[in-house]
Amino acid sequence: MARLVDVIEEMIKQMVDDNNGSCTINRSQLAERANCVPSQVTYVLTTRFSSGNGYIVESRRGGGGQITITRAQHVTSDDYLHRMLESVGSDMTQQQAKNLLGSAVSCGVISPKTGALIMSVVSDRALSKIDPDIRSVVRADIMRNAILALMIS
Amino acid sequence: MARLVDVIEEMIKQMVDDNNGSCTINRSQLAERANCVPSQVTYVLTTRFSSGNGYIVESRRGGGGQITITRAQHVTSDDYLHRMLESVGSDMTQQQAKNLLGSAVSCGVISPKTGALIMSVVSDRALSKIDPDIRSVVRADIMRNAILALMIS
DNA sequence: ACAATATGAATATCAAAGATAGTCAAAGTC
DNA sequence: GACTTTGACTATCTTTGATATTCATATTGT
Repeated sequence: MARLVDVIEEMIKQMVDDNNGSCTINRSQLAERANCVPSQVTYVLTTRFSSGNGYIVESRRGGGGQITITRAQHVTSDDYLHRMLESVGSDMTQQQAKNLLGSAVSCGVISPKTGALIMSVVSDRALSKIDPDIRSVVRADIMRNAILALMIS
Repeated sequence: MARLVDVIEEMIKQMVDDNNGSCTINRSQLAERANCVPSQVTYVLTTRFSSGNGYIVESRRGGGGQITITRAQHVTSDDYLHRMLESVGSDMTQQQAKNLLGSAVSCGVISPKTGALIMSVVSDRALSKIDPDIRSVVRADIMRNAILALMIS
């Protein structure tokens, strides 16, 4: 008796594979196909398709709403980014971010401009309204998403 | 299942493109062509053709009333970024961010890569650990910082 | 003829209804 | 105890329609 999470995970991965690394779904429809409640799909997406797993998930609510799942490609030229991604732990201080980006810039993996851009969005200033207790955790989330975006585009 | 907003947005952009960056429409007629109520056109104009998106919309009521949509000539991209910055309110939804960045990309003010990068760091995914009550506010903070970084570098 | 008013023809506004997806906590399972 | 499943509630985006506002023009009163 396969678990629902596994069934749904497989369905999504199949669609991603069948469609050049990216697929767009309708949450309710997929839930119906899998015979479960819609929030179950959300659960699978957060536990199996997180940025830590190398996926980017985008969604949109409202009429015609949808969810798009994209797999980041790890080709050899992205090796540095890949290691960079893995080096992002569960949390990250502003200084750690600065070091990480500084290295990437000096290696020529990302441009100084891109480095400055990412630094600005993970700065304490940009994140000032976030509870300090979780700020470093959020910073790590943002950083992982940024690296993934660099890998994909 | 195409969304009405997307259909109308496309129709207007087509007309603007076909007519040297500016077009004049009759709201009721366009609504009829798109098979929707007139206020739907107004909705599209406010959500997709705001000044932050690089458009100027002028209208006149009464007999012979009409709406003119003009794509702003961004004298410099610094200028465009400035307007962009001003259009970021105290809070911003994911969809609003997407519209804003999409416009900037199509205007050539930022590259698709940069657009994707910024989108990823302000996505609901990246910000999932932030209390939903303040998420949109933090998103606006990050977006402003990103735009500022673009203006500087 | 002139000013004031009425009429009709547009667009703007706003709130309600509809359509999705997200959140969270409780219950279930292994 | 950690992971999964469920469902009620929330948030966001779209669509619709009733009402308000504005503008051009026709009509009316003097």
